[in-house]
Amino acid sequence: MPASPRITITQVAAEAGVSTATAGRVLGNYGYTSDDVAAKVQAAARKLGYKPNSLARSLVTGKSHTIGVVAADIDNAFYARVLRGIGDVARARGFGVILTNSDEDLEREKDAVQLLLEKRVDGLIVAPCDVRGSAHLRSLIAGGCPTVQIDRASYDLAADSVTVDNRGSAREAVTHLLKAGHRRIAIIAELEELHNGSLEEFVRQAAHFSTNGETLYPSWQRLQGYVDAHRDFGVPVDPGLIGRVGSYSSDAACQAATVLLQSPDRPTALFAADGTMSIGMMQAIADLDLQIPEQLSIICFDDLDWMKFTRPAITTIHQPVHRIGSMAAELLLARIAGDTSVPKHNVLEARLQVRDSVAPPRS
Amino acid sequence: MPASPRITITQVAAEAGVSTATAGRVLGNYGYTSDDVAAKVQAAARKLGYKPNSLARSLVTGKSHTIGVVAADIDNAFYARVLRGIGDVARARGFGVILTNSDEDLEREKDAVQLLLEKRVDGLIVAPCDVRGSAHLRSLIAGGCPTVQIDRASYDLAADSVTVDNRGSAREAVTHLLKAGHRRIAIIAELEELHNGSLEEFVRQAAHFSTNGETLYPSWQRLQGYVDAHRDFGVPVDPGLIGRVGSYSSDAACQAATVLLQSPDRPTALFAADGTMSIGMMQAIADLDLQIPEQLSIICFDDLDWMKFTRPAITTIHQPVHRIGSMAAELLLARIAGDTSVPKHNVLEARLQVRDSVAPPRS
DNA sequence: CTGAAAGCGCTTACAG
DNA sequence: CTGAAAGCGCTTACAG
Repeated sequence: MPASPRITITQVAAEAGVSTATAGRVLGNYGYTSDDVAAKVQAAARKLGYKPNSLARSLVTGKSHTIGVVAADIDNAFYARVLRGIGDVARARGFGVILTNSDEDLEREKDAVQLLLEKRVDGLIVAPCDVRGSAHLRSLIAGGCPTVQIDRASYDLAADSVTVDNRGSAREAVTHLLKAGHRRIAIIAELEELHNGSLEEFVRQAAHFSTNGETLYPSWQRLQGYVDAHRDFGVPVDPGLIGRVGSYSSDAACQAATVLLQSPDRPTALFAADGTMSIGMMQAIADLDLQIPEQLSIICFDDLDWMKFTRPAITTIHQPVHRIGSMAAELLLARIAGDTSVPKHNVLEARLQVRDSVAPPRS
Repeated sequence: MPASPRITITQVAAEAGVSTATAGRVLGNYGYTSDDVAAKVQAAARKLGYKPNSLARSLVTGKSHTIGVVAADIDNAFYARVLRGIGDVARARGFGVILTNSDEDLEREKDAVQLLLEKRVDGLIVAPCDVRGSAHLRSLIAGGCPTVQIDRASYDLAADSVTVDNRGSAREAVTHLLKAGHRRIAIIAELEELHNGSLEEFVRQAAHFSTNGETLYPSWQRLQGYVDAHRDFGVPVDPGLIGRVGSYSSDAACQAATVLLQSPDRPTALFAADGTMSIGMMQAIADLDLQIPEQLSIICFDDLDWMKFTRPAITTIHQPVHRIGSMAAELLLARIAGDTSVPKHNVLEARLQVRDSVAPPRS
């Protein structure tokens, strides 16, 4: 059985005995129509089972009522929640959401943007792979496509952004460990693609960088916060305590954590810079059968479901993830609606959620 | 600065000095063109920065190269992974994915389907709220829209489905507990909306139901497996051990688990019927400070990241979640491409992942 | 292989 | 308030 023939506005108009223009006005809810004509058209539409074709409408109006999202990886609690926030706002406003994944790959990101542009989305929410302002995003924005960056942002792109205060919250978390008396605190973080010289150099200069300037990748910002806290306490940073995983992989994080935890001068605390790093860290801790917090204190950036009932409950940094998505969508819809004010860079606060995984180091 | 004026095929044709039909043929990659004309057109397109408008193309071809997804809740590891599977296949085949959430609400599901239809998706992947074949899905399918059901399925809908062997894997898991010597095994499950009479009656008759017949909601199927295993071992089912949460909420699951675990004749094992129930269960166990597996053995349906490194590591049922999504997308694309064979109901195997959270009951 | 014409299903000025 | 006509940006027969 073939698809039932689609009913068009023309057929409804014929059935109702009016012109297509008039039928369009009542069905599309624009222009003026008298009540009785409207009723006739609606009756005809119902009778025939008319469904509007938004492709045709979009073609003429130039508005698709659709927003495009380029997530890094939807199979990740962070993006899943962001997308929830985006979806909630979009639904409330009658917008559709087209989803793509970049997998942190610039070519895929380009392809994704290209796909979304061809589908004529009204605007884009993107977690850019490259935070130094890739040319394709620049030309996208120059071309007038409303764009909101999430999670990370290139500040020299003329586009809004919604991010989290990575540096400040990491600083707070590490401060919490320092206050508890820890002096050998390891950090395990992605730290991929450094373009400002060596890691050692970065550490030496991190405290002097402006938050929104030299480095805009979350894991580097979190390392900045780690350095800031040490500086506040006059504790020198031991580069040997920086577990630079190099990729966004829990297995790689597990390896890096294992190396750190087996070193002769073992750290007494470990700070995992995001959810994926946390998973790797937890695996390493389980493999080595370390007791928390007796042998090791831990704090995780990114509050995952299980962290609150693991025993001991894990101290975390709680990001307003749903809000990232909903705010990005709201900003984008405002731009689509014609807001042309200067780009806004929204930095949301994250909250330290103190729980039992931190104790003073064993003397 | 307004959006840069969009370049159309007409302008490219003019620039190249050919007709729009010819320009369309090379740009749209259909029909025949000579190499030198193709080169001229491509040069003109590149020079002007031509981007195809897929809305116009879809309007005339009747194909949008887009699939619609109605997930229950993207902010849920299960759907996030399913969507990953869908997205991977879609990207490989050049399809876009429009995402909506139903939140298990029939009205939202209808709205979502409506939105997707207006955007003229070529097909739909849906986790139906109501498994008894809602009228709106029935008419959708009768209208010829290719549709694949996931996670649960109405078998009297003429649409493919991809689900998991819930009953069989639950039976295997509970058998594992029975073999370990447990005789008081509680189950905590959603079990919403029963239409076959009372819970007691269901339990009495569950073993006689065909797997794919009377009940098609995952949590009920998992309860069936629980009953099956008891029957296999000649162990009567105590309805007092069935924690019927009534909604898909971890807080509610926590409450139900707490009640079960505080009862005078406490179960020695607890089977959580999905990820959300597992989270509630774990919270209850933490609150009551029970030792696993000394005081309680547990098995979770749904393998979440953390279950493997929690100590003790938790025995789980591992569902091929990504595969659910990719298979659903492949099936759908085949239908879109014209496969008109009878609907297929694919039931994927889930695998018991034995880990340390099960031990014999304390005597 | 190429072009002139028609048309996909709507909306938008423009008359009336 | 309503209708005839044109047009959104493409693709599709149909001639040549």
